[in-house]
Amino acid sequence: MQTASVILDIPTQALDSPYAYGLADGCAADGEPVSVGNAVLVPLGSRKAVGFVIAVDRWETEAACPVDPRKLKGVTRVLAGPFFDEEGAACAQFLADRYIAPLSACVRLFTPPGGVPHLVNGPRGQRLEAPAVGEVEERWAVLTAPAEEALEQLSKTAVKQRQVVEALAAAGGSLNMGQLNQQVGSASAPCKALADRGLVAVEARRRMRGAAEALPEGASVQEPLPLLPDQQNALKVINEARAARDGSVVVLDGVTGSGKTEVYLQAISAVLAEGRTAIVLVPEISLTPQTVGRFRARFGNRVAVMHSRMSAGERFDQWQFIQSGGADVVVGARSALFAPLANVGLVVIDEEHESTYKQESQPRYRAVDVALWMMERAGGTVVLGSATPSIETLERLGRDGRWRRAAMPHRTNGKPLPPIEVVDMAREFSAGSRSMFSGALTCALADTLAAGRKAVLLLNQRGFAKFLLCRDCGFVPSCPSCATSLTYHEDGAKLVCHHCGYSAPVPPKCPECGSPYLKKFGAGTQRVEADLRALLDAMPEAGPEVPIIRMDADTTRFKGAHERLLQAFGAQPRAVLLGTQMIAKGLDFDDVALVGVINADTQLNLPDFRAAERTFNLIEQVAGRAGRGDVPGQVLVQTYEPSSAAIMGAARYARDWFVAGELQKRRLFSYPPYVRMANILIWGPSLDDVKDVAAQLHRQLEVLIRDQVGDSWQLLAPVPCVLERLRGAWRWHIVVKCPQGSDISPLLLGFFRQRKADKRANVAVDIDPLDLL
DNA sequence: AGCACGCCGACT
DNA sequence: GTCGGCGTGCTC
Repeated sequence: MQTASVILDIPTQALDSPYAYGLADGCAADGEPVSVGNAVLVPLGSRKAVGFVIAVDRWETEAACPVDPRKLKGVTRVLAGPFFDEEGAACAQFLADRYIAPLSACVRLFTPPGGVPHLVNGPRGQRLEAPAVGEVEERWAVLTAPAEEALEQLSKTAVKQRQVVEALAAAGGSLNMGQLNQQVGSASAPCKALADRGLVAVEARRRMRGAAEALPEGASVQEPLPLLPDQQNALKVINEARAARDGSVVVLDGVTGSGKTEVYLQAISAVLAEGRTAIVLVPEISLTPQTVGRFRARFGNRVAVMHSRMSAGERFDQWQFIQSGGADVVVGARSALFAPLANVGLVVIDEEHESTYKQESQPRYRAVDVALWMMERAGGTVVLGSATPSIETLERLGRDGRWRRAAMPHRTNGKPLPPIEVVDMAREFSAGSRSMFSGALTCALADTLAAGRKAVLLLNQRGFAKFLLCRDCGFVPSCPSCATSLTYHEDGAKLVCHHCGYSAPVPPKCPECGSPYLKKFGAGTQRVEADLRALLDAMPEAGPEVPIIRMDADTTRFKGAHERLLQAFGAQPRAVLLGTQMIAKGLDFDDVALVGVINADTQLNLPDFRAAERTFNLIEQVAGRAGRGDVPGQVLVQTYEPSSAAIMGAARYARDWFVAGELQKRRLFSYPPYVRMANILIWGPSLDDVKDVAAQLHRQLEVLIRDQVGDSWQLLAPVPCVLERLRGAWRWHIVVKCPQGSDISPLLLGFFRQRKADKRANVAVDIDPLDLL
């Protein structure tokens, strides 16, 4: 006998395990063969449900079947697919187990964008509804006879028909009706007349949405560029790792402008030459037409693109294009890992340290870890590229023999990195300045604009949590046991550590220097833009005609806005680009002479163990925007903490020094990479209920950890999240830490799989969280 | 999730 | 006597 193991497409904890359904001769009741990856319709109690097949099993005897055969029902029919194979099913299971996520959510990563058939409750019971997104067609006119022959047959007066034939001939024999209409005006009547004569055929063809960015048919493919010694070495290291065929990892540690992309391209060429395929992950923000264009220029139209800013239709078409075997290379955001690309032998993750590679909804996976799992099983290779590899990556390089490093410390243009100057804002303040632009930055701006060049100003906005800062000495109250800064709470004027729960009243004056100027911190881009406008208008070197281009979440919300703003900036001889994090990368203008970081501290003072690392990375990245061309660059970093390791290290490009110190801190306070963490989030509409559920969970986990693993694991007390109120819900969390070599998932998985949901509050587990906000 | 089954109050 | 309230438990 045969059964199909089906994951129901119903997002409920109670239904989140495979259900077995009988098969007759490997087929559903409709006679269609059932295989792994198919979407199927199955009976469920008194109703029907849609599910995905994750396994097809054959049992020698009825007794061997783990489900009572009398309870087995059959698969009703096959709806669509298959969307994935056994390897995809194994990956979904891996994601569910490692990230303690619903299997149904993990399986859905592999289904086509736009969805699968689903059931809706109609007037006469459940009705099957097709996905909202599907294929689209367009009409094409095709010349069926040689153009000269056709023209001979047409009368002199048939002007429009002659035009149509000429246009089609010029286009190589066929055109879609849209283009034809554009070239000759309304073409439908002449086309019909030509069709009646048998000279032209009008046919429906599949239309690929978003195909405008593709290379024109037959366009020549760009040859590989000659490699510099650093690049040659990096390629050699990658090829050695590939030869091992064991999931080896290469960390491409290259400064901005060192030519990492060309190394990726040539590594991919080598993989393709072996008949395998490649996936390239790029941070969402740098997935621009230019980025994709570099891959298309080299590999032609066998490059597929997948990211969230594409329309559902475009994504659907790209997905199908990949599944049909049309693509060898997929460039995309983290979810591109699950594209239906066969025989993947290389995964490149560019800017590996970026936070976009962690999914912030279930399943909360880390793309880097998933890629490692995939390539280890496939005998492929993972390349992690970054100018600032993550601390975890650097630590792993030091202890895992399968991880190799390829350093690329030189820019391809031979230009040195621009010097970084630190401006002490506390000193500015005590000297009487109340502006957010220091004297040094104001002067540098004036000089830059007077010289007819561009400036980039970074406003570090990721500081939404309020904290206290002494404007005289830069002191920020921090937790005695967690080394993260304390968060300011309006109600009761308290300072709270959101990691361990430590709480203290707001001090009336700075505990460090006694100054009364202890201020709450947090500012928006619009305010800064207004202040900057006033500053520029008052400058004799600048004035009102120097444009300020603001780039933040607001101004880039619309499709294409990002590119338009950058173009506007590029077109000006002198201009100021003011923006948030998003301007730190992918910005490549030769004539940017000045980069200013307005507030390097906001992020540094988030109650977050990665705060220093993120600040360091941001400064290094944005500094790389200056002095790319012949114009020498200058970088100014405004800070209240000039002596913090992140700022000092970044200013001197002293990464090894910064990382060594940071690792020491991480070890001392038990943070990754020296521990594995799980963040258990509890949220709901009632504070009392949330607290109650959290306390109950904590008690149960305490017993579990004591009995199962002993005191090598740490369980922290339930505390409010830094963002305690979010979208109407109260949020608390519990942090669990286990030693580096242990796996944190199995124990928690067992616990949460058997725990039944509590109506009072929701619970979710975040394994290897990026932050604890 | 969604639907049976089931055990108590107010109605034709 | 029965209609219907929603609390509990199950779905291969």
